[in-house]
Amino acid sequence: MASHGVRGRSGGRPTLEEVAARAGVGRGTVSRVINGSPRVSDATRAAVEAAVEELGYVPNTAARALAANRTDAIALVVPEPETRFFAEPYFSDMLKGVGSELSDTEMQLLLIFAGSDRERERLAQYLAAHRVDGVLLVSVHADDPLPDLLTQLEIPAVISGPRSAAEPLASVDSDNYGGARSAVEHLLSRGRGRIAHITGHLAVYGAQRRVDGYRDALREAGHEVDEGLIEPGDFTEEGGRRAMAELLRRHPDIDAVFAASDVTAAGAGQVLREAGRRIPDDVALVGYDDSAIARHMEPPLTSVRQPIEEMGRAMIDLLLAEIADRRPAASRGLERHQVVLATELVERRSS
Amino acid sequence: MASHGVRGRSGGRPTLEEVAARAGVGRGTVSRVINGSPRVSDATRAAVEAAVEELGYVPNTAARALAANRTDAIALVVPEPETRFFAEPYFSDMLKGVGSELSDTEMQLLLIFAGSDRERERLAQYLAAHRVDGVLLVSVHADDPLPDLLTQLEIPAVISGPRSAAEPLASVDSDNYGGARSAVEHLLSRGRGRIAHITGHLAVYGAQRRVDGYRDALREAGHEVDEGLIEPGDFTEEGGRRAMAELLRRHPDIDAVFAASDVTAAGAGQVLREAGRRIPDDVALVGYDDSAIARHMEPPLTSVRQPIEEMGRAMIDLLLAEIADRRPAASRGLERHQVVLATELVERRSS
DNA sequence: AGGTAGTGTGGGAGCGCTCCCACAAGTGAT
DNA sequence: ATCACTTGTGGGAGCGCTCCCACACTACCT
Repeated sequence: MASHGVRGRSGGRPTLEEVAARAGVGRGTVSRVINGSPRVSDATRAAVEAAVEELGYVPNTAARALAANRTDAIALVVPEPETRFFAEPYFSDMLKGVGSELSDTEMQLLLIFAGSDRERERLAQYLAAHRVDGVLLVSVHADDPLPDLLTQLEIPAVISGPRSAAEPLASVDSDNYGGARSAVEHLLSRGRGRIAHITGHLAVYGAQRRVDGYRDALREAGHEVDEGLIEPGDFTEEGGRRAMAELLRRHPDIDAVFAASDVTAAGAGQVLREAGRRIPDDVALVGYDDSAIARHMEPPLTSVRQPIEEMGRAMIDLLLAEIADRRPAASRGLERHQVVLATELVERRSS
Repeated sequence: MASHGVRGRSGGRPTLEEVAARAGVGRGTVSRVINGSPRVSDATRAAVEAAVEELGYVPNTAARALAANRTDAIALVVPEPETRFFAEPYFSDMLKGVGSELSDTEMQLLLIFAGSDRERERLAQYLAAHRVDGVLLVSVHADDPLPDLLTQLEIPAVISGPRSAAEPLASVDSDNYGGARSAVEHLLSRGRGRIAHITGHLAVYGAQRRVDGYRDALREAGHEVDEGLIEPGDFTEEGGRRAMAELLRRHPDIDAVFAASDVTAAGAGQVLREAGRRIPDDVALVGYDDSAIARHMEPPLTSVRQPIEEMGRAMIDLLLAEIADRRPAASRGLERHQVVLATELVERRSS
């Protein structure tokens, strides 16, 4: 750890000015060195770097932010009431990706909860005051006004899970469509013919895409799609129970269930067991997310894994690029700012 | 959301100066109102507040930080390689508590990962530069130099899970001792006599306390403590498997296992099943944490629940108090800065 | 020789606040 | 009426940076 970290307790941290004095140069020159400007001679640069090292100089972020009108901070906005999202590995894995990608930069990560109305009001103020250089949005509902606010304020933002096919914001997503297809194709290959689908909350675009994938996989295998086999859920365990009960009532002959999340699958599994159906003998079960629950269910649950950590990394990459683009009034290159990452089916004993 | 949030796009956000002009007062007066100083007449205060409202004024944090030499930010330091900690609900629940308690204040929450050496070096610089007003430390190992660094830099800090009984830092913890006792007493009351304990990582003080609770519960019930029934684990699933296998080899007659974490219990459960032992008929199983896994295991796992969200809240309370204490060179009241919260045994079918 | 670029450098101005000193006005004791 | 406080207020100084203009110096053309 920094051996010079505690030096200079007598009178606070060293300033740019002191570094300049020590190196025998002007304030501007030190600033240039610190910020990596090329217009500094090698000799001068070396002298300044030596002085920085000797004094253990660390720039004062507040001063920099004030003078340069940027914050070097990005916010991760968490719509907290979504406890589902929050408690699942989803969140921590994404955080891991975000953190690892961020550790190469000087950016700091702010965690902002936008659950209650009061918190949202505060967030709006926050953003209006331009207290962050960029925003990471996760798990946003289709009708959330937040993304539009960001666009309006011209704050760079990246959203995980686009709200629609026409998402105007930069976005990172996993291949929900392909993931669902792989799940259904897997069940078909196991000889299942009556495959039901318990959907996620359909206000979430990804949930819709999973339904699309389910339908297309069946169709392309030459099956007719029975819309009655598609039962709406909401990603929760309780939703899974409810949907499963309904499916069993209407279609006692189903031999497989593809659920839009692992907890939903867990809820469905309970109902199946209570109805005397064995998994996978009578009914095969496939979930989505490959969470810890999937590994610990009995039998362990086949599930679609999303590369969440990678998604976190991709979000940061996109966001940093947007921020950099905007810095010197760059050519607002409206390139493809949509990243979609592949999923992977993890086969376990439930199917 | 703030209707005035977007106003004044012509020329950036309003400043203190502009508010002052609008309210017909001086800069100092506005500052006083903003910061809630009592030395302002009611009439003036009202006028200023009106001006603030009309202009949609939001203070510039950077300027404030620079002038007042504080940051209004606290850091939550996450020792990231501890994936266990990170992925468990522990983390997100704590975050929830932290967030909810913080939403009443102007403080912002920084998430800092201190996994790799490079990240730790950066963190040290961060702290040395006093870029946060306080630090929340979670899941710190006994030999981590971080807490001492914080003490040395005189940065207010609160640690969750004290490193020892003599933890110098303010700390919040759940009652590991009592939690373990309640688990063992529960097993005893169910008529179990050969109760094994798979410990957590013993470098963690809380894991030691759980062992203490295990021992005392047995003793006070009149049982002799067989040290051979205590098998070291490390909170992981793999550790649980290893420990359980070892226990079965040495003591085939055990009829109950208390594991120091739910995932450890899950690992132990697998080994028990493979060995042909039925849960709970042959061997009762109790875990710790009451995580999602506990609910979804088959059979569902009896587990000790910690009030994690509350712990997060308590940490913030302590930290804010420490920061406030330090602000006007207050009387460094070395009161009891140790909070211990009660646990609760959640009974399920595994015992 | 004089011009015209380029390079590197110093330092003034200013970012938006807080802190604090100065001072006006009011209040009550002498 | 005088003095001593108290209360409320205005505004200068300064926090530590970045930005940018000015200037010295060099190099290469006419």
